[in-house]
Amino acid sequence: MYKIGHIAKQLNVSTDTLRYYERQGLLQASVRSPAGYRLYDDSALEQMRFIVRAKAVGFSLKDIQELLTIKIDKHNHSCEEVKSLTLQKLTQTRQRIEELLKFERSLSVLAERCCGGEESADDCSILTALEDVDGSA
Amino acid sequence: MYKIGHIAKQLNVSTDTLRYYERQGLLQASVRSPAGYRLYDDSALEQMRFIVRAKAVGFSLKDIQELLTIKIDKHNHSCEEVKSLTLQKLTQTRQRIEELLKFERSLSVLAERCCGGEESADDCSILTALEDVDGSA
DNA sequence: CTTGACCTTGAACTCAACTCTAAGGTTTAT
DNA sequence: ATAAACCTTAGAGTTGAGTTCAAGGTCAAG
Ligand SMILES: [Zn+2]
Ligand SMILES: [Zn+2]
Ligand SMILES: [Zn+2]
Ligand SMILES: [Zn+2]
Repeated sequence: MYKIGHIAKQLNVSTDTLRYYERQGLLQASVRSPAGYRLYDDSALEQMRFIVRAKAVGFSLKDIQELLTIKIDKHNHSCEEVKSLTLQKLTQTRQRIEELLKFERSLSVLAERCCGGEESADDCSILTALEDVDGSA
Repeated sequence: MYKIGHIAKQLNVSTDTLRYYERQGLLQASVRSPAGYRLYDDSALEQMRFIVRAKAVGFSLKDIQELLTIKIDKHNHSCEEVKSLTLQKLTQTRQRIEELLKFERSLSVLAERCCGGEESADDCSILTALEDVDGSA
């Protein structure tokens, strides 16, 4: 049985994060010590590892809640549900990437054209582009 | 002189957004009508266009505040300042894209391997990958 | 002279994922 | 026996960009 600080160090998260996840229903401590300390067993540690890995591939805590619900009772859930969550997250991620790539392209065009010199910004091409009706954005 | 709703429609934002930007110091109404209504002139409209364009290339409201400070007194600011803001935002954007691309790659590997069928998730490769110490994340 | 569309304010609420604070109890080592 | 290093709680604060609410004032048309 591990105390919260031990789990926190193992998984490189804060104790606050662990308590927060508990409030969010993601990970309950296995038992409490007589003094009220949270005590985690190996399966709790494994569950926390699952959470951390799911975060590392881009799932939100809300997604992870759903994944855990399935994982805890795999037999009554299907591959289809899991894949659907994954594809949904993939689509979201790709959309966000597309948006950011547009930003990236606009910003690099703006940056390329500006001389970046120490003289006054009176004729700065970046400001001009943002002012003009036909900006390159 | 235009009322807030007119500006909002022109620029496809809500009146709440305009009031919010005012609180944030981004755009003051030019004057108030006797009844207290915000009245905007063409230069205010132009300034709002600038803000909208800057948002459209990925600048945050905080960035835009700095850009406006420079734009309003170009003569006492340099190209270098503007370019620096732009490059900083570009770097941030690229970092975020890198992070999301990692998510994207992990998620597509996970999704590819899962059959997505209606049978039970007992052997779902996605769950297995997130459980195992050597997940493909 | 009333209806409906528009405008005002301040304050609270939203989302996500924590982080921090205060005030206190417990354990361990010296 | 006391200090350091843990742990507990409820609740508030953070960030960013708004949105929503309640309660009311104003303006043009019919
Ligand atoms: Zn220049
Ligand atoms: Zn420039
Ligand atoms: Zn399957
Ligand atoms: Zn599967």
